Amino acid sequence: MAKLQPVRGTHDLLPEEALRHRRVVDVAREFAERYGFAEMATPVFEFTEVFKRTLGDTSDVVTKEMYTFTDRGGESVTLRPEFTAGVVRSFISEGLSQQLPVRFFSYGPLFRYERPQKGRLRQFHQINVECIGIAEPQADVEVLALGHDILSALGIRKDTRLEINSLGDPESRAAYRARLVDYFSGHVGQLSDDSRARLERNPLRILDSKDEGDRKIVAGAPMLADSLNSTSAEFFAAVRRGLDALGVEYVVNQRLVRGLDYYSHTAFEFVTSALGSQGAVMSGGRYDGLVESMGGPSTPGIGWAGGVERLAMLMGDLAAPRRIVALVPIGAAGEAKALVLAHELRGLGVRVDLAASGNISKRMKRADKIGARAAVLLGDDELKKGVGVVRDLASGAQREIALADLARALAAETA
RNA sequence: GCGAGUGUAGCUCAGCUGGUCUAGAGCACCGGAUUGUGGAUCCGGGUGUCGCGGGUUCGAAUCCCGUCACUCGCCCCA
Repeated sequence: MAKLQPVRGTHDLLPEEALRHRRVVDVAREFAERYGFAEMATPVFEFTEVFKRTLGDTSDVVTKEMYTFTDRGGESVTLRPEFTAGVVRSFISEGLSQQLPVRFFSYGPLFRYERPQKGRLRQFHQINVECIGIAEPQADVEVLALGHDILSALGIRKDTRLEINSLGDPESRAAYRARLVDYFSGHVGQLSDDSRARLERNPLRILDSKDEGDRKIVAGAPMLADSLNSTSAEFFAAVRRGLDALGVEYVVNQRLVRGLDYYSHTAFEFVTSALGSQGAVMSGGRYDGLVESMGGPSTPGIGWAGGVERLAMLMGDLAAPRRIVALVPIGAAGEAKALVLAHELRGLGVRVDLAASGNISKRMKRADKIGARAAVLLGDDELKKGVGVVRDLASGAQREIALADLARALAAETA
């Protein structure tokens, strides 16, 4: 710590950015509630096992990106790198399988030891929804529609594209995986080093490799759609019909796969080209085998997570609300009156700015700078007449209002 | 984890073939013109360990090495 600086990959959220950040979360929470998703929160850290078991040993998230440490009691704990594992753990430990289905909304910080880039931080935030207990494609459609509505309400749906794919049920996925390994094994010599490693660990990932050589080979690879059994194919078709019926636009991307092992059937991403290589702003999928693999009763689930920082970056500047009232006292009597009036106004819900010092000119300047809507001058003249001079800072118009009515009048005007 | 670029004032940047650089500009900021009135104008003010450490040199913001941070690509993903 040579200089006083934030830890690599972490950021201070100063007011302007915090406002954008909060807007994303508020809108998401509001729409989640409309869809029946109740807000809940799980701890920021869990036993390391929770993430190890669920994310799969092959994912980078588990193998090299977790903040894991031993606490003073000798337990290995990990700062959560994603939401689903914790929510499902909670679902099991709290015995929630008695009240299916459950729909949860969550928001909070996540931690991943990655190389920082724009839109990729070591501490970042996500909004997250999980729908547990519905095996029908209707859940997929609703979860996707919710994401779509949130992006629309934030005014950024037009900057994104929804890509969907189906990984099929476990049987289809296993069959496809076998065909894929078979195919790529015949071209090992032409694959990039990265993809050769993926062939062992996660062959599906070769499909979205950006290496040019890989892409040529991938072009001839068997298609996932051709490996779907009839159940899986019909499931995917039902999801698409549902999206069509709601007017949610999407494109099917057969190369779309997910990094985490627990996904099946529907996989999707809302992507943007506005953020460089960090294109995914919201993504998720169905995880029908997860709850059981964590030791709970066999229960289907689907959900998504959205990157708050990435979503916030897509939004333009937010107009600051001009609802503040600045009190401008002149002289000792005015100061005393202003303090009381400020308290009264705040009690009525009005945002009040009361500068600690400065002459009238300075205080007016400050009122203007913070975007106050009105300034109230309180000097000896006013107090003698029992009024306050209210100046509308946008128009410059001034009028006198009796002190007794001041609080109520300002409260009404700035509501 | 790999490859590359950048790092000078609060912000955006100029300076970088080493020597008027005791380091500049615009914006922002502070004070004043204006001790009862903000936005405009004018006057004045530089607010800086030139990311940090070391090296080369008579002399380094400028060249070299290391390091830290950010950015871009890969990887990964939100």
